[in-house]
Amino acid sequence: MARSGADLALLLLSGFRSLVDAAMAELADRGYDDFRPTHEFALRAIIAGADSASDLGRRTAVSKQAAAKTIAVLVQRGYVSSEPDPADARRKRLEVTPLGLDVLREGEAVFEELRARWERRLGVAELARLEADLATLVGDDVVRVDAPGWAAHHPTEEAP
Amino acid sequence: MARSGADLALLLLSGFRSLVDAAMAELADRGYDDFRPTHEFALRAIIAGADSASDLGRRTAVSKQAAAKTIAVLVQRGYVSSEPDPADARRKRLEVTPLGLDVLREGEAVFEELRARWERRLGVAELARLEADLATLVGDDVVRVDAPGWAAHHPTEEAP
DNA sequence: TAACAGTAGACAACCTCGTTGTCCTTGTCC
DNA sequence: GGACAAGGACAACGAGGTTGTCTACTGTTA
Repeated sequence: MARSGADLALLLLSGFRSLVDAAMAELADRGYDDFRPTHEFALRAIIAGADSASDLGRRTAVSKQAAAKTIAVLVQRGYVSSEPDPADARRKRLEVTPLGLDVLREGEAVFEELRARWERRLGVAELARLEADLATLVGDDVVRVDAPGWAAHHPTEEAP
Repeated sequence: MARSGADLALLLLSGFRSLVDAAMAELADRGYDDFRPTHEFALRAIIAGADSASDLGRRTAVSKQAAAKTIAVLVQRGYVSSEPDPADARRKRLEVTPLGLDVLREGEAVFEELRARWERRLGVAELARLEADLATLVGDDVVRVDAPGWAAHHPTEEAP
């Protein structure tokens, strides 16, 4: 097949995009409008223990200001609550609300469904193999999202 | 291994990013500073026949204004020339300059080298298999980049 | 205990890449 | 000719980041 290196990159990108676009669309259908991957990962990070803006920034490899902006959105939509920390007046403690847990659960289900779809097309063993290979190549630091802008996607059409 | 669907997405993203980041860094080392994937793909599209801004926009699934901006950069750096079309006064004909061809060639080499590195780590057959699987999943419309913002990446550190 | 360095958060300005919306010029087709 | 489409330029704006600066609080240290 002799694909080129650039094609390989494109392949990876396309895979990611098709997964994420589908997930976002499905979530929108379920009523969680305009929910971005960034939000999902922020929620995850908060659950995992990032209970302040600065902390979230560190964990998601982003400036604390950027994290604060994300948090502002999540709070405004009711996915996260932010109350002053009684023990440290500088901080505001972040907590994921029940609604936040809902959207996270739904998101998980959506991704699972998408993965299952791929599994049907490729076979269980083959998909597992693909994942294992990718993990080998990428190393195990997949957790770091580390890519400002990676979630930007504003599907629109020009001049209908 | 039982990875989740979201992890799969992350895996794909990480793969893409690690490839592209490395490629950009290497190109910068070779003297093509601040060359973005967008530029690479714009050049490719122009070579492939997109000889006007609107045309480029259509081919790269981006508004003609965005395409025009990209072109402005490419022209300013000497990678693309833009002359009025004698046959149609509305158009400006785009052409990739020798310098543009250079950078494209270099880019190709860099990606090839990166792919070879992965090949060494995974084995020739296994990488081919991975590519084939991805191609199956993604379909054959990989050509469409179709992701505004997908190339945004501004590596920076907060407060050293 | 008083000074001081570091952390949290807020605000403002700015960048990049993309988007609309609008306008003008030029071709094309009936 | 006249309606309409297409190409391009300009301006305004939005999303998601960044830096820089400022204030309030904490914990440590002399």
